[in-house]
Amino acid sequence: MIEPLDPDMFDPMCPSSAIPFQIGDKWTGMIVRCLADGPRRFTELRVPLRTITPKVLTATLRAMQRDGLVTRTAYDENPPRVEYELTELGRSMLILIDAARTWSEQYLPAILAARRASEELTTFR
Amino acid sequence: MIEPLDPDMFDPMCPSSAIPFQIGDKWTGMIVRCLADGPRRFTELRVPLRTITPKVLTATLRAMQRDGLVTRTAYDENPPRVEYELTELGRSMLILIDAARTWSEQYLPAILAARRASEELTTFR
DNA sequence: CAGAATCCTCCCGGATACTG
DNA sequence: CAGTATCCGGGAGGATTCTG
Repeated sequence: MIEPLDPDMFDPMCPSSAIPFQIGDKWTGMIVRCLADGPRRFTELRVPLRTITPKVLTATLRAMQRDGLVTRTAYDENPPRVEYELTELGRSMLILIDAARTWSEQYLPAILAARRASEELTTFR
Repeated sequence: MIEPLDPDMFDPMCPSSAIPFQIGDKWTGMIVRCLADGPRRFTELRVPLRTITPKVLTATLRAMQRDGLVTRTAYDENPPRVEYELTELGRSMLILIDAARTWSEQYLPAILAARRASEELTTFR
């Protein structure tokens, strides 16, 4: 039994516009990370992604499925249960994402500082 | 004297929608790579970026400057000369970009294959 | 629970033309 | 050469509502 996803999973990086890189579109990278520990259900994914709408989550998952990053398994139960799981290809992105996270942890403060500094230049003038 | 930029620098990755990750916005990653070997001029950057318009190139460079990724040096000459150069912070992104390129070289074929495969499913039905 | 359907908005990025 | 100044369209993504 894997642990439930932390609702605040993406809070630390939440000034997301401050981060100079993304994996794929807006959500793909975060979804890959959510699936790192094992398969997850649709609603389960919505928790840490917080502001994502079902429409966009569906669309993103479909695209990832199309590209061979995740598999979709629907169990014939009631209420319905659907699980998404990383493929090998999807798992291979994890190292990339980790590299990005490490970089971000290291350098994000510098970026924010540079941004604040250039902001002050335009403010006092 | 550093070598001129190859106009076809980004041709191999040109089905860009097929690539599941980006660095920052559409152009930032490519610009960082263009500056890897040393400072470049505005017009010089336009060569490998090909379809970028001056407005967008300016906007992207300004944003990168604001975030401390590049420096802008204007020489008081006629005709004017301006050079863009990576900061240390900007250079630190190179390893990340290289990791992304390596990943892409390795797995892009698999993604395209998966995409083609799922396309055939919807076509013949 | 896991979506589908519909409508809508914002804004990124392009096209074009002009200039110190 | 290195940009500005306008204008503009498309498409990603959000809000809302409904359903097997």
